[in-house]
Amino acid sequence: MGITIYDLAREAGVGLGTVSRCLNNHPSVSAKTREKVLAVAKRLSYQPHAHAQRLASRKANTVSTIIPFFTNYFFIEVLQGVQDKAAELGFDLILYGVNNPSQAEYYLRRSLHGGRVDGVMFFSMQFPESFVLKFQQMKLPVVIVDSYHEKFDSMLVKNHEGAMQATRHLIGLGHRNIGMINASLDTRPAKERLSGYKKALEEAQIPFDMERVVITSNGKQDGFNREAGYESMKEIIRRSIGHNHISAVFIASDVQAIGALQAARELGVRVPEDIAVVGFDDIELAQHAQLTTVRQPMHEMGTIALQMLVDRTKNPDASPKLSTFLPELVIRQTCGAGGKESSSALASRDGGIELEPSAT
Amino acid sequence: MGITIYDLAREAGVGLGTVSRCLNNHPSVSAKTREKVLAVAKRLSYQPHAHAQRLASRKANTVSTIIPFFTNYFFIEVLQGVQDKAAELGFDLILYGVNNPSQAEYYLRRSLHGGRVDGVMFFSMQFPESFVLKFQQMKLPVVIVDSYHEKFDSMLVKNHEGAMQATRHLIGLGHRNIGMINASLDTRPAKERLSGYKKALEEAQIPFDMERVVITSNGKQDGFNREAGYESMKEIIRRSIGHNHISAVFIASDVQAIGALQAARELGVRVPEDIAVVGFDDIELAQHAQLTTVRQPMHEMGTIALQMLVDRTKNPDASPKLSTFLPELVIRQTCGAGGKESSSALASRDGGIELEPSAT
DNA sequence: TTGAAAGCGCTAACAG
DNA sequence: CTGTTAGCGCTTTCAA
Repeated sequence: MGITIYDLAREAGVGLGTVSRCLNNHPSVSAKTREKVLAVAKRLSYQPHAHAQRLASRKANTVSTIIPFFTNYFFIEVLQGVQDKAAELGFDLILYGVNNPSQAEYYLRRSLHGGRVDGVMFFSMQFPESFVLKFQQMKLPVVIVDSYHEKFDSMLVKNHEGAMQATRHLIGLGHRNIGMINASLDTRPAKERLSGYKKALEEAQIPFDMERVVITSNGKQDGFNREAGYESMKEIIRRSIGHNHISAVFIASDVQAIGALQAARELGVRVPEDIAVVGFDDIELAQHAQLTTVRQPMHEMGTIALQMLVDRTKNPDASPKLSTFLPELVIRQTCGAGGKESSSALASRDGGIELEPSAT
Repeated sequence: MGITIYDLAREAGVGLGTVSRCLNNHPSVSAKTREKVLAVAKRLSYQPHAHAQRLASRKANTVSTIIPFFTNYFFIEVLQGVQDKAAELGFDLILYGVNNPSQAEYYLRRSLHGGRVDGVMFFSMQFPESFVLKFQQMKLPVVIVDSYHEKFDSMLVKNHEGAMQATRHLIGLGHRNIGMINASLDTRPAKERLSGYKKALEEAQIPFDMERVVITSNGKQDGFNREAGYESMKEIIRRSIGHNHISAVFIASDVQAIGALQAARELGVRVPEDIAVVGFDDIELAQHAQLTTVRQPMHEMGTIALQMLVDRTKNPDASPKLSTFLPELVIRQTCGAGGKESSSALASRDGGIELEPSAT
């Protein structure tokens, strides 16, 4: 079909190996030869055959991303970061969207296929135990984003701290009856955000009341979605009407908060006057909804995750790294503290904290 | 590194070719041999080396998608469809997100690389003329989604018709002063949606007034985004306050409509009482915002696009096909016609209309 | 510095 | 039905 290095070699009057060396700018070729070969390559508009390269070099230059697909805008923004970095480094990105756990395993297996990819990025799901040995044996790098496994590089956001900040902020604004809308406690973020919420209440000596936290996990979903937020807010408002008045809610994710805002609007409950709201994530929409929230540096998480993966390929035997991010409160209007628009919205990466949870 | 078919052959006591045949369930192997080989393969948990396969078979089993990255939820939903179909067919999806036109060309070039992919899916952008010959020469299939090029398979939504439906609906509701919020007229959808809007007015003998259409294209963006919708709505309301009262707007996309709704809310303008709103796309959010809109069958478009691409690989010399979709009005609340929730939301694919715009 | 040759792991054509 | 033999296009020793 296309032009091969044989053609180039013949045309340039040099050997096969020389052509290869020129193309990969290997040091040991004379400038003259290199130029000549490169000129020919350009003239014939040569394109290397990726699979042949990959077969011969045993490098795929490809990373697969296994993601609970598009459920949540959070992933899209992280993915954007991954994609940008991948482009910069010349990597290809294979997108595996999963709708249920068995699919995740299928894609894991697929990624394991010899030489298909240089590594796997696994998002927000519990990494299946049945695969850890396999990946270790194959020495195939794995980076787990927004979840954790001691045997692999992981990247986490300090949900507990973020939730504390959010709740403290509400407390600082004078609220004492603070509810929480959460997602399924089977997920790590939900668990941690709940604990941060509790902790902040405790600090302020406000008794924790399970009656004030509502979790709607509709069907097989984990609850991090708009509908769940919508329903939960209705429930919060219902409960609030009784004896148990609630003047503020901390909501475990922005998508849920968007739903919650909708519910409030429909019920004629004003935000922040009747009820103050703080979300979590800072997805693009949050800005527009003037949602006070806790910002996760999603784009940056994506770029760093890819970098971690690449680093790992170069250093397969180092012990697993844990990279953590400290989220940051972004104050907008729904909390009632009402900066027109905060610009100190940049979250910072945790400085030197690179734990090594276990030796490989 | 891993297990190869050599190992399987040795272990099973058969020849190389036989192993290959078993693995690819080629007809001519005895059931007995096949079983034996497959058993060994399973026992050694053999995984084929994708790149070797691809090199030898000259098939990549991979499709690249070149997308104006995540700017618009529309793409995500289409991509979801592509991804689902790809999974079904065992294809890998390479995701190339582009932020500017030169990047698109880079990825096009990259996709052209021998054997890397079986085809490319090019989204919503003008396919660069400088590449059409190259792709034709390489006989590398291209499917253009939400845009059009006579030399390649394309997939289009009938924007004109959709816009007519939207506008007619508003007219049917008694509105005569109907504005439009549009995006940059450099884009095909914007142009077509404008023409549909005009046409519907014309039908109803309402004079078209350019004063009633506002386009905000912020910077290099094409205007299909929330901010633009937000600004445009403010402008509409401003203009409406004068002599030129506007009681309804047709908005060229749902993301813009979301922004517009926001603007109305902030200015205390009630929707639909003070101003009725109809969008276009039916992204997931639309449902939640109770936005009356024109539904594009995004998921289905994705699956069909991938199918077209695969079909094309099997039939490279057929003339380019054009596949069109007829969008459908989904009536919710923002138009003031107020079904609680319409369930006739399914858009239908255009029946037999498969034009052949040019012979190859 | 360069050329030649040996694979990378697999498919597919060709004999048997 | 099955084994053998050539490649696929490239990288990478190993000599020269």
